[in-house]
Parts: sequence; C-alpha cells; structure tokens
Amino acid sequence: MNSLSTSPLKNESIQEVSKIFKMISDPTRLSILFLLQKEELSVGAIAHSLSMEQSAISHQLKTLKTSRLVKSKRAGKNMIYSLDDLHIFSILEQVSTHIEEQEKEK
Amino acid sequence: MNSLSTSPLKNESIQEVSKIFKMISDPTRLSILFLLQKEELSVGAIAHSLSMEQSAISHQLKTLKTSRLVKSKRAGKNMIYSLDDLHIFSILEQVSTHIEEQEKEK
DNA sequence: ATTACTTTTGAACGAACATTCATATGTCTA
DNA sequence: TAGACATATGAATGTTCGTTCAAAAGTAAT
Repeated sequence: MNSLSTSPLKNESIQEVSKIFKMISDPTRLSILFLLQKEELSVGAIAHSLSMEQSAISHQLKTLKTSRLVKSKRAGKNMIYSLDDLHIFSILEQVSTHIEEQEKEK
Repeated sequence: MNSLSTSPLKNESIQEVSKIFKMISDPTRLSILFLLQKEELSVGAIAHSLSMEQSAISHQLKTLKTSRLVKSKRAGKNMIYSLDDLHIFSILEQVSTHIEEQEKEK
C-alpha cells in the first residue's frame, strides 16, 4: 500500500503526519489544546469549560499525552495538564488564519 | 456541547478547523495532495502511483473536491485533478518540518 | 452503434474511534 | 482508617469512515 517513491515525503512520514493531523482533528482535543494555550488546567477545569464529562476529557488527555502534545503534573488531588509541544501551535495558528481568510471571501 | 467562551476561536471555528485537519489526516488523501503538489494528474495515474484501486481514489478525490482542496477538468476520457488550495500547503510543509525535527531528536 | 477505456456512484462490509457508565486507583483531611 | 474528592481505567455502545465490489455514466474511435 502506498508504494510511493516520488513523494517529497517518505511513506513512513506520511503515516506520521497523518497521526498528528488526526490527533488535532477532533473537536474535543482541539478545544483542549486551545484552552491549554492560555493556561495550565486540571482535568476537572477542562471538563467544566467544555461542559463534558471528566471521563471523556481524561480519555482524550491520555491520547494527547501519548502523542506528546501535553504533559501532566500532580498537584494534590488534581492533575494539572499543560502543553508539551509548542511547535504544534504555530500550525494551529496558521490554520486559524486560513479559516479567517476563507470567512472574508464569503 | 463545547460551550467555550474563553477560547481564542469560536465554537464554530473549532468545528471548521477540525474539518480541515480531518480532511488532511487520512494517509490516502495526504498522499494525493503531495502528488498533486508536483503536477496535475488523472485519477488512474494517482491510483497507479499509490497502488490503490481507482474507485478508492475517486471517492477520496470527491471528498477533497467538496472541501475545495482540489479541482478537476476533463481531458478526453480522463479527469485531471490539481490543487485548488495552495494555502493548505504552507501548513503541510510546516508539519513536515515538525516531523523532521522530531526525527533529529531520536 | 458497438467496443474499449476512464471515471463515478451507491451499497455493504469492517475497522477505528469518541463517549458513556461503572468501577478502580490515588490523594487529602478529619 | 474512613470518607470525600479527583482522576484513571476498561468494557460496551453507537457512529463515522475508508475500502471494495458491482454496476452505471461519460468519452473516443472504429
């Protein structure tokens, strides 16, 4: 599958790029990342902000952590999450710009 | 859901950003976009390059076209596809850079 | 018009995935 | 140590989605 030799990216890289985009293509994960861009937050605080169950947020935070996009530290009973990959945000900002420009065209 | 008021992006924008990322998070679609970055191609040529069935490619091209990432023109029996959104590629290149930097860290 | 070639379409199948619910684990305080 | 609070975990569910298969639609040439 995907025996592509003329691509500027190797097949393995294609897979990795896909994983990154898939990670930030879910609305919940995307919202979490934008929240954490402002400040580090506990699981409960994120759940409250997004009006979602703590369990759902916890599951998503786990995938984000596995992908090394966020990190966590314990603070008493709380787990505080923060961004671990700042580079990803230059990408997010660029897409935001992309959206805004499309809005103007309407 | 996602009643988020402090986010730098509106909820509607979150959804739109998600759609864009979802569109370029599939390995097949991503490969197609990279192929078209070099040159415009027919459906069959893309299918051959990726060693996939024409039907699968045609389905994906349809979704890419609906999202206005590619456009098509007829050339005899062939349909020639090309990129319709060049801005998306500054994003792809940025992610490629992101990948390369992570490779160096290993 | 018939044949060959290319692409599109729609249904069906299977895999991936986000959320929910119930439960377990971890932490602090009284 | 018992209770309350915060988070994590795992099974189950429902949905989304990429691919395949078969058939249809569009095009060119003989």
